[in-house]
Amino acid sequence: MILENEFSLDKTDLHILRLLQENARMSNADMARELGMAPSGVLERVKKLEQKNVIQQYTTRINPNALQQKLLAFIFIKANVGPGCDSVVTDELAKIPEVQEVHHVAGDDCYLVKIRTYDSASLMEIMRTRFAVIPNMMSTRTTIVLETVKEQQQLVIPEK
Amino acid sequence: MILENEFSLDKTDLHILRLLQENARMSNADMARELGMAPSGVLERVKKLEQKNVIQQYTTRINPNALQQKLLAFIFIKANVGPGCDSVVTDELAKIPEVQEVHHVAGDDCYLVKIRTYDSASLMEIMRTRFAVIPNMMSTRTTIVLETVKEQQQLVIPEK
DNA sequence: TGTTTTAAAGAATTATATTCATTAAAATAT
DNA sequence: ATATTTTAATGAATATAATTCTTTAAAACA
Repeated sequence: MILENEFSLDKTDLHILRLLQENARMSNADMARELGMAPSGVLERVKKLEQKNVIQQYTTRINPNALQQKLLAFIFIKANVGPGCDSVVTDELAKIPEVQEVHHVAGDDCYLVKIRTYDSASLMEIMRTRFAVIPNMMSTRTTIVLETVKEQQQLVIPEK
Repeated sequence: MILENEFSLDKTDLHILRLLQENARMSNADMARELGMAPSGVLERVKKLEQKNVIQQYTTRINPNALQQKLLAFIFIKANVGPGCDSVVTDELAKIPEVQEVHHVAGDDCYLVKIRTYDSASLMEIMRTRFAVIPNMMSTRTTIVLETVKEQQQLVIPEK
């Protein structure tokens, strides 16, 4: 049984993804020109990529400084939960809007959270009001980012 | 001297940012309807937000699984560099396409890198060929992500 | 070798982007 | 206080683009 995966993307799909990842506001007509095909054909593929959840969201990267959000931190969290019942902790963490990422990681530190706030005071506020109330949380270790050199979610998309 | 910051965003700007962050492909006409103003006026504001670098990029979130990119890792890196001359390390790290984030962090571990690859073999390959050749790198500590519960870059945008 | 699925083209219609002229209000200078 | 400049918006006109539908052709499948 040959099963690449359930998505089965061809060369044209990958080309479309590359274009949209670089500029989500590129018009369908411009894509069609770039790909050398009719706009209707491109549109159909894009719709299909959305349906298949290959395309998850069209979003805009906004400069955090423009919104005075100067603090970025990573927090490692230990929690004493039985196997399979850790969803309470992660779900509560994921609900916090300032929390951008929640990962379950290998090793002693069970969870890794990425969080962005205005300053250290607002971080502490969130930790007091939102983190502290989550049951079974043992300890946290916070790493403050001093300077960000690169920050993007773009994937490396192969040619074929 | 009262200086909120160099961006000076009003209520309407924030509303536009909220719409575009949620859906970068929303048409100008739809935004105009939502905001209750003429499309030309909206367009002018969006252009200005792009110019001021408040809007940094319109991008598409693509499902990493659709591209078989199953491995996500965070790598802490120690490097012995004099103050101010660490740009070589960070720049070399940032050049690697699979590296999504490079941060300079407080504490012993100087740098934090987020990297996404197909599997652990391809991660090792990159570490051998790209990391090992960077001068002054002392040590690395790699944290493997087992499961991602939340992953987005969206900012919390205030009403006013 | 039929049959179904998939991908695309092209034409027609509808919707949207863009440009430009104009107005009004707010901010600034005299 | 009043003239001047800047800013933000409207509305009309034109150029582009999105969308829908029909048709065709090539793959994939049974």
